[in-house]
Amino acid sequence: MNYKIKNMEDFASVIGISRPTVSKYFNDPDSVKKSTRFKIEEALEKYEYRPNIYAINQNRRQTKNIGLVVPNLTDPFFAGIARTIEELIIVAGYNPLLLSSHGGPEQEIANLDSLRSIKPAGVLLAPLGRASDRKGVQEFAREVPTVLFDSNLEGIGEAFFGSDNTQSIGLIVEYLCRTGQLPAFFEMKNPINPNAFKRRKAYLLAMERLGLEAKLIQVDGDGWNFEEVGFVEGKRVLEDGHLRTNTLLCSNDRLAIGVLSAAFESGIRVGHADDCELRVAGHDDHPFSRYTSPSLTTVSQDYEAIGKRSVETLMTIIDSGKRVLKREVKLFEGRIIMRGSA
Amino acid sequence: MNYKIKNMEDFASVIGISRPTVSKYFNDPDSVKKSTRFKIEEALEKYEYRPNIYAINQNRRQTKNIGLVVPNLTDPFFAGIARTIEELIIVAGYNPLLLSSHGGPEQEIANLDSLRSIKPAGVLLAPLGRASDRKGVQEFAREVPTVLFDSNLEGIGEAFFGSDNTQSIGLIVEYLCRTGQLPAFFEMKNPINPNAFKRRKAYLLAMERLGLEAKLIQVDGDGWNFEEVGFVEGKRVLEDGHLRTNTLLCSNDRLAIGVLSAAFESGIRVGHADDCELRVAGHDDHPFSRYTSPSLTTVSQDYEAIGKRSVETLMTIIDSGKRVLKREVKLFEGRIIMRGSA
DNA sequence: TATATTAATTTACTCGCGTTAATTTAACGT
DNA sequence: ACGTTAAATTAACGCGAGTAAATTAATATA
Repeated sequence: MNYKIKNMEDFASVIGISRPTVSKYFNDPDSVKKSTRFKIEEALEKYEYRPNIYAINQNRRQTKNIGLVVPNLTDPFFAGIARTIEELIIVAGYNPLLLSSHGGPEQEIANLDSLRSIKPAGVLLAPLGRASDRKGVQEFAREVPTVLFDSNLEGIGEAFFGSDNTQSIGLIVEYLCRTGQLPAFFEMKNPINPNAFKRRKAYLLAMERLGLEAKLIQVDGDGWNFEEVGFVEGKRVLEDGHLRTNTLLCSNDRLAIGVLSAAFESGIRVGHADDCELRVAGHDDHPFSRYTSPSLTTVSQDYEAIGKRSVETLMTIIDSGKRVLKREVKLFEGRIIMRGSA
Repeated sequence: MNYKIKNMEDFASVIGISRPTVSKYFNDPDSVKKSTRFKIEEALEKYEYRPNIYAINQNRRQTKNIGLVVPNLTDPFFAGIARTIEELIIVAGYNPLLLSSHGGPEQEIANLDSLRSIKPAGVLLAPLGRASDRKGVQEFAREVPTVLFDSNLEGIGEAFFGSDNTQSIGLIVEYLCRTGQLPAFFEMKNPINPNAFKRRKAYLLAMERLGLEAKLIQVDGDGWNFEEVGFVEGKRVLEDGHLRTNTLLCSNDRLAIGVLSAAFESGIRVGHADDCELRVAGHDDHPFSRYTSPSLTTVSQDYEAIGKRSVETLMTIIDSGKRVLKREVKLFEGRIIMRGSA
């Protein structure tokens, strides 16, 4: 074992077989005779050799790379999803490449560009949504098999899997209406995060369906610092006295976390108990929503299912080598998470 | 522009210059005459061509890749640092490759392994710390220039930049002692996160220096779900009545967030006001610590400086082509962030 | 057992670019 | 106009594999 193995040639020769056979082995261990497979694996333990990744992909029709792009890794919600999907990609025998768009469309396109040069077999993209550079994404999706998740860009990509905001918001609206005063919808006037508009519409629809009066509280603020917006604007809203209800449904948990913080500082007791003056609910079941004070009532998205289905679909497309005939769209239902805040 | 450009050869020929010149351009735009540089860049806009990334790296001495490994991307604290450092790497003209060890030493080694095959020019590693597979990391660091940050592995890598836990914990201990009852140190018995032991020692040292009696509250629990541990064990500690002080200094903000949540549920008022029964402080200035109820008093690490210094050092090593003579270690001071909880 | 099939392996060529040495061409200063 | 230097070109090789086509070995069929 004093012999230093530099490449597949060397490796093959110490075993006593030809390089292409070794190459075949690495692309599919079952494609070689059992006896040679055994010999290779034996040598593999003895000599520790790994094919050069650049050389591998140089002349290959398809790489084993899968791009995974999320809007913002700094958001624990997306960090969690990314982690789940990463795992699924690995299990499927592919190599995930995780990129974050940091909340901006330029970065999103830059990510796709850098994925392009990596020639991925496919891409799982959670787009920014409304903020996305639609044309840019579309162009990319035409070049490489792309499955969207979390947020839909109508007509782009091979499929979309996400949450049924109408159902999930409907669920919590119904719950709030049934158990107390009518919920006002707390959101940013110009939200840049995915699904925000969908949720607004879902809220309006739900209230209409129940024959109740909707009320939107649309606050200023931009960027992704939702907690800050929830805090600053929440405080303003809570203190100016114009609020005609004691129930706030926030567009997402991060806003709700800010609102809870504002309520606390203003000395307003939050919860569904009799001695409370305010109810606050969110959406997403953010990792921290369990630990707010009080803990946040929210609705969780079925990210196990969304991730699983997205990966499966992409794999099918990759394996078949064909694009999909009909773009599939499936929305998964949310589940209400009853906690202390509402 | 009907002509489809496949490779550098094609691209060079449509401009009317030779391929090696184009190659030179891509490796350093200033290494070619101004006029030809202009011609190339003109064509670049017109024809959109990008060198094949695999071919580029195939036969190059050094890639432009920099590995960036953090313990756990799901932890917003590390997500934030990663984002900062990523940016610095890009500005330096390199290509960051972000990987998360998901809290486990096997994954950490797997990450280094996968970086190896990418042949990075250098690596910035925030190791798991005590949990790390020391030998594995050391072996890697001998092969590729590696700078450690956040958590030190004695003697491994070209340099280490992190926070001065002794100073930062000392700061908050002194503050707490000066403004109220003596702080007990709330931590996990067997913490797996980096720096936990350093902080325990720092606490003991600080109390000793002040001539005061230290008290460690070491709770059960494992894994990275610190909020949960803080919540469950915090509740137990708060309710069993053995606590002889009203002040808890938590080993990190995530534990503190859990404790705050427990205190709220137990109806214990937290803060430094007269009507409060408990003070809680943390460490790290976690992104959410501003929005807890009450907002969390903590100490922030200087991650701008740590990131900047780490990247600079790595770049110097890469540019010089030599390893460092003497392993540099520099600890940056923390800053106390006074908020509502203590 | 000879022959037809099929599976496994090898031969030979390809991929796109880095790199180097030897020339050729262009730019610059006197 | 000439020598000098800088820049670009030509030509060739190398990198570490993938892959199609050809050959050889194994297996099945008659």
